[in-house]
Amino acid sequence: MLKIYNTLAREKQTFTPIVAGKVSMYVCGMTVYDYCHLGHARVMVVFDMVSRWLRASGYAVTYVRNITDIDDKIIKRANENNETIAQLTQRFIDAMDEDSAKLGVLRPDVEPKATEFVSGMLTMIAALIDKGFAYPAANGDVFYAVKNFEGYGKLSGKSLEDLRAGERVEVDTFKKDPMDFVLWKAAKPGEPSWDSPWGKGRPGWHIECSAMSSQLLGEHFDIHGGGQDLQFPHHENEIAQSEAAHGEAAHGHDGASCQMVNYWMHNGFVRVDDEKMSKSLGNFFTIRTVLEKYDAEVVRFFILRAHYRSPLNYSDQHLDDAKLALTRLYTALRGHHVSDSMVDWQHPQAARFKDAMNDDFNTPEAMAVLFDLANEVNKTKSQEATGLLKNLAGVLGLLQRKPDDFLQGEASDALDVERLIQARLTAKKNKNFVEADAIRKQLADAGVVLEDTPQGTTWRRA
RNA sequence: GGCGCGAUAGCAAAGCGGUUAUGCCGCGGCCUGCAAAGCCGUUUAGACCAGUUCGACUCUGGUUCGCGCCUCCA
Repeated sequence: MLKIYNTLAREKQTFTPIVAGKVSMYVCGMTVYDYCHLGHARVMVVFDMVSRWLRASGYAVTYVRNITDIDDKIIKRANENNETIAQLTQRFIDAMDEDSAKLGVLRPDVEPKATEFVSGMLTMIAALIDKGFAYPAANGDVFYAVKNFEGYGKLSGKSLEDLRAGERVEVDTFKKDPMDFVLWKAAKPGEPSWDSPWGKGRPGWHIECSAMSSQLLGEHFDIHGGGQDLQFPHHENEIAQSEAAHGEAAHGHDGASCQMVNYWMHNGFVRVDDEKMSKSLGNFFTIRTVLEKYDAEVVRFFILRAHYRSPLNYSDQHLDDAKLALTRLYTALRGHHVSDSMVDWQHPQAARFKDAMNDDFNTPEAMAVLFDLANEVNKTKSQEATGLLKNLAGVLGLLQRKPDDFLQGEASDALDVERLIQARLTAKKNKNFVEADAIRKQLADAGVVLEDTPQGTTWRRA
């Protein structure tokens, strides 16, 4: 039985889908004005793993991950670059697709763009005004009246009083309450805009996700995910919007009668030197930068080797370590022909893997099972263990390449290596070990490690 | 200031009230012409102080330290 840590309840809860056998899941995706960094990689990989496990568990999953393609930063960046917003966003959507594909991330079922759902946002804002949860201000903006939603703060565990006490932002004079947030922004000259009952403008960030999730998954769905930093205010505001808009009562209700989401999942941050990796701190590494140096599967392995809620410290040393660990797994599979068969979940190791994954997606424990299986494969050459190793790893999106493709890489110089290996074998036959060792040294200097086995000599890159 | 999360061996990272986590590194051995890979064994743990318990890394309370959110952020 699957248990999920639900941020809303702050505890692990048994997962029960709204509709038996089906799971609806929405994850906040990227704002596309720049290349994705490792923090984005973690969200993509983590929720890819979640959707894979749900499917492996037999659920029919509808996975929606949105794309924010209209926002202040996008407008600003497009102006700086002298390109249109459409050009800019398409460029970075393409880059994101490239990066995520390399990381073994399967495409979500739906990837809605905010700009294609504006009419739904307008409908929702109108409903919120109608029900007394929002008000148009004199400057053309529309704000959400936070104090009218009694459940405000239930996800992030904050109270309005505490929030107001910690208020650091200059009070916007058009707001009735400093905590009110914008649903609709009046357009400034030269900005892209949509017509609305409140004048030309564009949607606020939070309303995008409320509108897209309800339109694609319904007013009540199973899982909503995202990075920990979205807990407040973004997800809190989504709840306030959706539950207020979809409930019938007006003033003072807490959303209990029209719950938006049953399980809220938040992944931990990627850090650098124990600090959050972020654009504002300037300490971020883009996915493509990292992939210049490290194999994408190593990066995926690195992400899944930690529990999704834990902080994950990025460093070259940790990536190097992940590479060695993954090398051990691929080395175990080398020389074996594994057919893609169904996993026998009765097998003790498979059962252990399943228990780990069902315990709030405990991938580190699941990985430990893979290493135990690798040990068994190395010891017994058991076909069963080998198949299990590959197929269980496949559930995590790992270990699906031919071992030599991983171990030897894109080998443009493979022929030279083979030639030198043959020369060394000849030398060995003639007991000319000085010559044999010289060849091995030559290859080692080129980053090629030789391994003599009873079946012959194999090689891999260091 | 308010709210929340965490502290495990050299590094990374899990489970568990009593029995080997796991990976990398180190050390010893087997294997090997020598290596590498692999196998076997092995050294390093549970921030600190109390309490509960026959027994605590695991539960409770406190202390210290670190991190995050409270502003755009994955």
